Amino acid sequence: MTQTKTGCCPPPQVGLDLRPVAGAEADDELAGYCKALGHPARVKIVRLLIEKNACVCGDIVDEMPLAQSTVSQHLKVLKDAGLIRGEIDGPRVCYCIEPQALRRLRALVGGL
Amino acid sequence: MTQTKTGCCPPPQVGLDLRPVAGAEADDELAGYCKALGHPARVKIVRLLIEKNACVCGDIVDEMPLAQSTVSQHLKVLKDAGLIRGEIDGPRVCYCIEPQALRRLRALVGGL
DNA sequence: ACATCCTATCGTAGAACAACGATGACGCAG
DNA sequence: CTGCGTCATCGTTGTTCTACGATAGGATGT
Repeated sequence: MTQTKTGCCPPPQVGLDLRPVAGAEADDELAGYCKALGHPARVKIVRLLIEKNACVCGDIVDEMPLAQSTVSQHLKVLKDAGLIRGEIDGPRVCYCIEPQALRRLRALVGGL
Repeated sequence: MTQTKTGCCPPPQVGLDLRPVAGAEADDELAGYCKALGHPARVKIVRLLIEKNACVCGDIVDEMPLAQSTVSQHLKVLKDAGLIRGEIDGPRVCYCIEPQALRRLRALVGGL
């Protein structure tokens, strides 16, 4: 328990997703998620956000052997893919996982 | 039942995979699989191979709106990633899913 | 041996990616 | 208002991806 600085990450929000896990649309969806996760740095970022439950952008940069601008780009890729969310919290930005997207991804992979 | 031309795809082979689903190595592994699946055409190919259980390379080309050489490249990407296998069957090539890789992928995604 | 079919590979051109440093935008403390 | 810390964006460079046509390789059938 590392004092999880809650402050942005959303409520559980368990809304069942009834969309199909196969078909052309699902293919694009799965490919989109996979493309976003198709880089070790981004997988690591996702894991970091899951572990720490919440966010802290600057801390992510400290954990990665990459320049701040590069990390910021990876974060953008993940955000555009819908896998994470970023909320402005004063001078810094709080990133967190989008749980629905993660569930959806698991469903899509499970549907293979 | 489309007369699944069995001829290459391996036996079930259910060997439990005990490797960890987290850590730097797992990150690379997951990123590798995801990168391979990070294109709609390749997702579709994987699905085709699963549906038809087996293979038939030329038939894949017919199902895709892409040139033969392009499909062949996508197949190579999937094969290099370890997601599929190709066996020479007379004049043609028989592709099929690598079930262990698929299970491993599900485990890795589930481990997120 | 030869022609034929199926697939892989080569070569190429344009788009997208990955990484960085530099710069800009924004909120906050003084 | 000014300066500072935090993060995003810009501009650049080198690499990789995606797609195609053309060509080569290998097996089959005649």
